[in-house]
Amino acid sequence: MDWLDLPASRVDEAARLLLGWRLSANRVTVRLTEVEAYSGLGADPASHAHRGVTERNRVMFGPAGRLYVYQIYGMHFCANVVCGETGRAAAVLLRAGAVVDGIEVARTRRPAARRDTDLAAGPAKLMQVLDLNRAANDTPLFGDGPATLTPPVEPAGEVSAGPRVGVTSAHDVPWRFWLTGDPTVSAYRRHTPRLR
DNA sequence: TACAGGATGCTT
DNA sequence: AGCATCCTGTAA
Repeated sequence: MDWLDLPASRVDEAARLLLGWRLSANRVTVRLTEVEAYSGLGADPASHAHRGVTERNRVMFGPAGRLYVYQIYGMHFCANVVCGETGRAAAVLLRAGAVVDGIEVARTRRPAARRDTDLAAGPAKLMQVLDLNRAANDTPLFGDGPATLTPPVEPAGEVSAGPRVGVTSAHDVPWRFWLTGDPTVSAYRRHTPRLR
């Protein structure tokens, strides 16, 4: 089953399936290596959508296959792939990727990156590398939007799971997924953490 | 390698 | 006030 067809109640499975997909924008392509699932509704207080529709999060309630972009700490942007049926909030935060095309352009956009594996090793870094910002909010990933999502070229490999980053609540829910051992994933996430 | 602190603006 | 972050400096 394709992640596009999964209901919001299975956004964690959609997140898993998104690993290995390729996101292209502005002449750079990234292979997704780390993602996090977020759902709306009372079960997930860590989600932007858990208190219902607001001006910021309304895209999360829309149709699957579009981008939900938000600004964080006043200067960074992060992107989610909207999942689930229309009317139910679900999205997958794109936390990290490996630059597989346009690496020269990517380096000029992220001069602070010491190694190529650092270029998109973080949700806001990934956006910088792809040169995407709030203008990409609510745009389609399969069509005429600024960013395009394409299926994996090779099998995704082994997947690890653990608690989400930076969320103080729901720390017991292992809704972060990453490609096991991938160098673009931070060291402390490389091995399956114990779920305390 | 690890941690502390600053930059900066929108959301609640 | 707090935030689904990143970068730089300092210390070990």
